[in-house]
Amino acid sequence: MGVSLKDIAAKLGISKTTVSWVLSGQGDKRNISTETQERVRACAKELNYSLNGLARSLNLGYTKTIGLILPSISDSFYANIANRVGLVANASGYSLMIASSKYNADKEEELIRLFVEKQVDGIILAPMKLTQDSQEYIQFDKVPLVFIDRNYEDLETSYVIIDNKDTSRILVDNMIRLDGCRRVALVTCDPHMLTMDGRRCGYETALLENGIDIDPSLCLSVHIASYKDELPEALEKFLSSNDDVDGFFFTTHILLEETIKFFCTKGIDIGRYKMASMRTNPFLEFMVPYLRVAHFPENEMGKKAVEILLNHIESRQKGEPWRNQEVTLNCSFQ
Amino acid sequence: MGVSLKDIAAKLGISKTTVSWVLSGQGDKRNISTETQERVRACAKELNYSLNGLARSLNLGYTKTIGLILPSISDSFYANIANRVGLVANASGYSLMIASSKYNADKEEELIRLFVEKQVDGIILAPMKLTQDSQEYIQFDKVPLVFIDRNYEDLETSYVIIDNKDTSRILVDNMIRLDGCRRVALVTCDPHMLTMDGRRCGYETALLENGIDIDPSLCLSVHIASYKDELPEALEKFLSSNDDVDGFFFTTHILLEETIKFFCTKGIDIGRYKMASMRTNPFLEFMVPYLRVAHFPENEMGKKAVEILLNHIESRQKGEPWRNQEVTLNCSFQ
DNA sequence: CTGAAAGCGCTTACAG
DNA sequence: CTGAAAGCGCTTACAG
Repeated sequence: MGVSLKDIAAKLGISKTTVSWVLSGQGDKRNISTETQERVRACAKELNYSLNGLARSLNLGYTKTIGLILPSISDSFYANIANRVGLVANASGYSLMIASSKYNADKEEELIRLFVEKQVDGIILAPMKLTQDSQEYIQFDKVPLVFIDRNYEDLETSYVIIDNKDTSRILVDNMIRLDGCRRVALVTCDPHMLTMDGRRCGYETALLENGIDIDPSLCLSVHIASYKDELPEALEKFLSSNDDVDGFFFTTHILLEETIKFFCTKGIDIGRYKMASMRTNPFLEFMVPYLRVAHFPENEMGKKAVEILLNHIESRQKGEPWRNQEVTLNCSFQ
Repeated sequence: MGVSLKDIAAKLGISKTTVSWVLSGQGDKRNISTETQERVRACAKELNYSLNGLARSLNLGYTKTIGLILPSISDSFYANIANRVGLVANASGYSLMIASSKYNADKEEELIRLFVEKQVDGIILAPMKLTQDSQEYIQFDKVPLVFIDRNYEDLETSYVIIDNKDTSRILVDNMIRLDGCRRVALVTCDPHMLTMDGRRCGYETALLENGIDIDPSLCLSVHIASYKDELPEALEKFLSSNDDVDGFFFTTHILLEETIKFFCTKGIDIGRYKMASMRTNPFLEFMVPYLRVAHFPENEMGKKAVEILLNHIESRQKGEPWRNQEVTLNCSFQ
């Protein structure tokens, strides 16, 4: 239905070959007369010609497109990652296909398959699978892959992560040593997820290092899919049976936000507790009196993931060997 | 390099045609023997076959992919839109290509061209162009298009927007009539943008309807690209010369956020002013004493835009005529 | 200086 | 019941 090279060639009485060379900028290299080149370009413009990238990619074997699979796009952390990944990819001439796995491992697998079908040149993925079974996970050989935000020890892939355990250890350690906390509640979700497990682990390490026993009754865990409903109830119950709590450690910003909301709604003074959180809303810091935050390097994570992926893609296209890159970035404590 | 239909056909000693029919689920329809079908499927699995969507799309003339172009992906409003667009598209079997125009009209045009090259079946776009020159804008005939968040009167396209003027008029009217404001500051950015212009207009209408003169000195405008630097300075200057201000109307959530930050940093009591804002961070409502908010129906906007686009795409494929859909959704005042 | 031809990997109308 | 063949729109090695 559209205008193709053939139409231009026919109209000008020359071959498709010549037209293709001119339009792909190889006119001079192929010694095509300036006059012919001009005629081709004029005709392309006149017919409003637009290259069919499908045909081009089918021939060339690459699409200059990468895929990004995240649990969600609206969450501020992932939105920042997506934004940066898109910008960096674009700047290198790559387009971005994006999809949300909805925190669902099956959906994720389906999306990987779909992206492979669509012939993306590579995939960046915040993996949701719980198992580390590399055989089942993915056809590694089909497409270059970079994990972001999470990684599995047993899997041979490139990844860009932060050190969840050490970052949360530092936060909780500060609460204890600098803020004088002794009874710090752990507010977390989906503890089976690798990231959350690391953060719980850092919390416990900080306690133990400071000679404080781990008290399971200070742990409050909800489901990420329904935390808005669960958390207020859980907090209510928690507070009524733990009146000696002096601090809250949140393993993720959404739990901090929801808790602040709850406190405000209930008229509970938020200055009464020391708090620390993995990430935050940019200006909660200004409103919550005692809040320690670990800021995630989202921009750097996105950038690094794209860089690694493009390197992998390009060395693969050249037939060069590839070594996976394993990157752990630091959080800042402002 | 990959495994193709040909490889399966060769290995099984049958034709590509048969293989294609089986794998595309037309085996029974084509009366292919159950045994052959089984052999084909087994072989495909064994060779780890994956369909080449490029070839398929080239043949069929569609890609089952739509494009989304937004000024930014990290902004919470656009992130919510992107999230919903992706989910709804996915649920209908479409993939999503996304890109950020960086609030830049030239970049936007380049992206449209790129998406057309990549043969997306349709595009959803929050347009940045200032002119309404439809000829220059886009090749409307090349691809179905839906505008989101903004629209140009003169352009014949489908769009999904909110009523910026009336929504802001209601907010400011409430500030005056219910909160008793008489000196409401307008805090806005990039006033040449259609959305911002509508919101300014609503603000002025509310004032005039309540018999209040428009005072240009109460208007505070910054640039979206650099508001984080500009706004604090502008506010400082503004407050020092307008001590009778009793309310602030923010044309967008980012300005509200930045202002609250500024107030907190400066130790200014935020309870001193009445405020109203087009959108907000979800829990600022709990922390700011006098805040009226117009909540945007982001989910509905994203969903509606996809629905219209897919309808357009599908009626186009069937060769049916198409009428543009013009949708204006309502904000909620909670 | 320019072109005919093969090939990328599919789908499907047509033929037997 | 199955297959040979054309075609989607490009690119490029090969030929002249």
